[in-house]
Amino acid sequence: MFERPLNREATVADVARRAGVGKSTASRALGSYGSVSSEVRLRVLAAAEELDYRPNEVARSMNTGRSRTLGVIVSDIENPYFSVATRGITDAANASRYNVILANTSENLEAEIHAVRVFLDKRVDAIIVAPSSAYQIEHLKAIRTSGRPLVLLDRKVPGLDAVSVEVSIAPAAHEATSRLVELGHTRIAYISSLQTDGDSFAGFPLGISSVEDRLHGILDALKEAAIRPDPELIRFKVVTMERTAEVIEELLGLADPPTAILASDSTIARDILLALRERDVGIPANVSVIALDDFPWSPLTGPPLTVVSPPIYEAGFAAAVAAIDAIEERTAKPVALQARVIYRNSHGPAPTRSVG
Amino acid sequence: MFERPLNREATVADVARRAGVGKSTASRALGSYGSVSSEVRLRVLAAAEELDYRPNEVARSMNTGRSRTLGVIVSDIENPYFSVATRGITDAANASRYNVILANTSENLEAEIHAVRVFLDKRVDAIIVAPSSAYQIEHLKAIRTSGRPLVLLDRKVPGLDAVSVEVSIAPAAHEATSRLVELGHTRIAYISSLQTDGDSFAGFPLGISSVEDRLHGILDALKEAAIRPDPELIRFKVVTMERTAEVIEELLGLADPPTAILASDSTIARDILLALRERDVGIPANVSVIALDDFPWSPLTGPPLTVVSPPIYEAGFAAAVAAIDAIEERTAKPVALQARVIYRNSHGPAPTRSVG
DNA sequence: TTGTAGGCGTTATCAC
DNA sequence: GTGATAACGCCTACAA
Repeated sequence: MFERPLNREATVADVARRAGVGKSTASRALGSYGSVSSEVRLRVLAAAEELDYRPNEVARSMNTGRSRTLGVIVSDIENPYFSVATRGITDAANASRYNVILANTSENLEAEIHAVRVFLDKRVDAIIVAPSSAYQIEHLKAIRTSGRPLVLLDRKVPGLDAVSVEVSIAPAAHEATSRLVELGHTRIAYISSLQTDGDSFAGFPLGISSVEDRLHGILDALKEAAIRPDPELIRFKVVTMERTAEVIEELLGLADPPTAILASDSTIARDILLALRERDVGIPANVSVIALDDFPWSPLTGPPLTVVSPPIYEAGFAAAVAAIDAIEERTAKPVALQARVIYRNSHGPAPTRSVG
Repeated sequence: MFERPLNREATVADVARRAGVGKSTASRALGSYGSVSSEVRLRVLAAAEELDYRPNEVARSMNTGRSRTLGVIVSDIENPYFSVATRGITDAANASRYNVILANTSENLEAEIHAVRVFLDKRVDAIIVAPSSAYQIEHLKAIRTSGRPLVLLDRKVPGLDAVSVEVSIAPAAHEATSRLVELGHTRIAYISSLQTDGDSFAGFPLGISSVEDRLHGILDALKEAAIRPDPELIRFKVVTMERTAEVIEELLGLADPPTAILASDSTIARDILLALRERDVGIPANVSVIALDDFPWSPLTGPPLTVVSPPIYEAGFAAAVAAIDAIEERTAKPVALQARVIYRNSHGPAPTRSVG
């Protein structure tokens, strides 16, 4: 059924022969560089048309060393955060006639290292990655030593020669937290899927900028309200639905349980909502929920979710623009992206406590 | 900042020189084919290690004619349907050491044609596409004449030499419709984003299998219940949020408005829910809603959405497996995929009519 | 088992 | 303005 027919594709040599010119002349006419007499150009173009000539991009890449391809490494394209960012990346890439090659890592460092190696072997022109670790970065350094631009999506890694496209979440996270405090909440939990590694500060991890950013926003708001943050309420490495359910169970079982929960991303938010619903915990009657991430269905959850909405599409777009600018040796101007709070109905006044 | 260093990557020739052997011997040792004495193999491998040699996949592609790359063309990676399918594709591709290159078309035929051309120029080994039209298929035929396998995701196109990975929706659509009928619904609307073109049957388009499939399930169920389908309640080409709102407005304004609405996919479902909520139409009190598609947030909408859930990840996975089997000239066994109904709370008894 | 000599299709160099 | 000719890095006869 799928036997490969032997009719070879036409090459420059074929076109040249048919047009009665030399190979290099044909190549010049087709590639529109160097100088060709307009008469010859027309003849070559006509021959190409007749033979249905299409340049072999692989051969072209081999010779130029460029592939017009961007390698994109995300943890999971199913996650709306990354699918939206990827759409931004492909749209920007497309506009500059670049292509996008995709790899999922499932937040697995080994997979990320592998993806980098494969992309480098395939001679992508640049790599855009949302790195899973801020500490194991030899493979990322290898990208730079190979001479290719590296763009970090959403996370900044210190000591790495790379462009970072960051969305500032802190101000919006601060605003959302302050709003909760205004509504009487003093026990505010934060649940994150982040795989922490490396140093920590007052029990909280440090190093991956987007986390610091979210946390700083939250902690600053608490500090301003003279609320001492309780390490018990800050949970990292919550990666599965089961783990989320456990954490919710633990939090609700606390002597002084949280009255509000902040979710680091949309997947965590979903699992939290699921766990709360299973336990018939009223939202926002018993506990307020705010997601520090947005997704297409957030207006339609029950109840409609209050979110901190980061401009992810724009971040992806900017990342690809930065990558392409670097490839083509233009100096890019960094864009400043800010998340904003969208108030809906999943947050409300803190419930009055049964025990004073 | 991004100056390209001049330290060339090591090539087979470099490795050969360092190991003190010929180019082809080194090549054999590295590629583990042909015969090499184990002593020489070790020497070559050591040299490669020392030089940090990595094969140039572009050069390899150039003379094998294969790129170990799958081209994937979807309308929008932001759509959970396609992001989940793409995850399935990349997972299957990865397992066989293939890569995935991605293009979005926004349901635009021109963009699809362009993507096919670019992928062919880049010498992908196969193309997986959810085609936007069942009639304009010259570009798809070009894939086959180029000698590359073509796999159609979710849609079957008659007269095209391609493998189709289909999910049978009809039985589940039939079941869901019958359930609505049991609950007293006789006015059941179907809203689809599909860009119809070509022939139609009794006012309904034909040719794109997945649509036929959904429609047949619905129409058969109505027929069994002796309910005459009303063309007024079947709407195609509903592609924007604004258009969805208009259609909802029109439907609700009908003399005999629908008491249940079937949404063809999750995006339409979202827009329908949004439009109904804006008009304060109670779900399912005033109108039942069922989506003929699933997505991660369906259990958490307000109210939790009753859906026809197709195994999309599996469909994507199967599509990539089929593509790779065809590339490697294995005969693939087609997989039968079935959607199933997940009953939740967005459907209920038909409201009693004010006017008999 | 090993090495030499092409060839893949393009772009780049340099005489003419 | 044009056309041989040589790269790019790999694989693969074929010969030794």
